[in-house]
Amino acid sequence: MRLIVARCSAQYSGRLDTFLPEALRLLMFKEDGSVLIHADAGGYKPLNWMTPPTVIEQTGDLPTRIVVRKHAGKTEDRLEITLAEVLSDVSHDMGAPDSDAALNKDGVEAHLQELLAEQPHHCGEGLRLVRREWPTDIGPVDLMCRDADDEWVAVEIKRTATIESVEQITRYMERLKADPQFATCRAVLAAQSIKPQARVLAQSRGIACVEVDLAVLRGEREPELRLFAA
Amino acid sequence: MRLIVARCSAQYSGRLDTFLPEALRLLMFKEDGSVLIHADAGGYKPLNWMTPPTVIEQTGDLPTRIVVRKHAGKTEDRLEITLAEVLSDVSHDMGAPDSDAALNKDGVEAHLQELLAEQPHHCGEGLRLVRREWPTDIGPVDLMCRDADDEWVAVEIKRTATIESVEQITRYMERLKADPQFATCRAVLAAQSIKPQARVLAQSRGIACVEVDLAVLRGEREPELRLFAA
DNA sequence: AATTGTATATCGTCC
DNA sequence: GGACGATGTACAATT
Repeated sequence: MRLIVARCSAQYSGRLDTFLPEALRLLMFKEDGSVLIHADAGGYKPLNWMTPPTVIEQTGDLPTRIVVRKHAGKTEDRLEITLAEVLSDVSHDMGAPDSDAALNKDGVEAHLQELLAEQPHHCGEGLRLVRREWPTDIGPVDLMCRDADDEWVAVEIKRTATIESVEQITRYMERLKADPQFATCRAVLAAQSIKPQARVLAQSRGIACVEVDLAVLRGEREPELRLFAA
Repeated sequence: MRLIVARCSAQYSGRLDTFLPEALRLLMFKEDGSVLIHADAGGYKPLNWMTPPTVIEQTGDLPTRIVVRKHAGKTEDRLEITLAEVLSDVSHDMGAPDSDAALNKDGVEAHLQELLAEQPHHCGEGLRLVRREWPTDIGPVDLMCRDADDEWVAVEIKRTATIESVEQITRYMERLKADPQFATCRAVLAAQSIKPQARVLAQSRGIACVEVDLAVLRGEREPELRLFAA
């Protein structure tokens, strides 16, 4: 990794065109060809960047101009950095790419779907799973189940359910009900948390809402204890 | 800005929980409280991060543990970094935050809307613009036009049109048609590119789809200096 | 503070 | 390789 602190300006052309006026910034060149220009504020996002694969050219002994190129489909993405003053320029050998260990996430939507597929009764009393990722031509329904009366139940799973989640399951229902066999199919929206407006909209469309608790699904916590939690 | 290259591990808990095993990484502490952990590969995105405002605590003379806290609504976001070996630890004074100049963009959706407002016939033969940002109580319609037969046409503009775009214009149409004068109003979805599923959904709802080309729109314009201007 | 809409979104996954 | 959905989306503008 090469880190340059420099007064610089930059021009990007690709999906759009940008111009970055001259100021003091951090330039980051990763081993895989990633290039990032960061200001000393503004959080997460670089001002400009290029994702790999890239080709990097440097003009001048002291770096005065750096051009980063990338083939993006038919067109070429291009980031041109002009350095007016270099305050620091250091490189660090950070080892082989595979020496880096991957980030381990817990609590994403996929986990929730796995757990609910194993315990569909949390989405509604007496539910049995028929299929995960039930295909429709506008995308898959997360869980397709049958209830105690053998009626179809479509379940949409979200970490956080919003109005958009209600729109999504509404679209699926629209699509499913084109087939007479699903004429009486019910809809369930299951999420760790459901926004108030989403709940209202779901209610008005006859879509059931279920809030589920990851810890309960995992059996790490008794459902009863939840009554006393916040 | 403080830059630390170190063998480190990290734990984040907040919207989800993550664990980052020990490896050599770059830690970036911006003046505004932003904290980023970058690997020497992987592009744009930090492995872990915290956006401002944050509170940063450091334990030990030589940094051995750094805890970044942030109040995110009711809960607290927390990033804990454990440093096993510090290879480099430098700070750079990059000047006042306002000394940084903002990025100037050209070619975003707003520009597309400007161009189509000037040349509405690209959204459909014989279209004349009546008003940009036609207000409804659920948000503005991008362009409101009339066609050769003096019928109303509502145009939604996107850089990339997705199913969500179809939902959006559908909501507007629903709202407009509550007023008898728009009973026969047609809908057009104009975008640089339209996703196949969006096209399917639009078709099934009687919404016309038009793909427009920014270069063509610009080519027909007078040679005017728009690049990088506001 | 909460909601909405855009993004050079980025990133995985599945077809 | 293209398309689609999730993301700690981030982020800005608006209510």
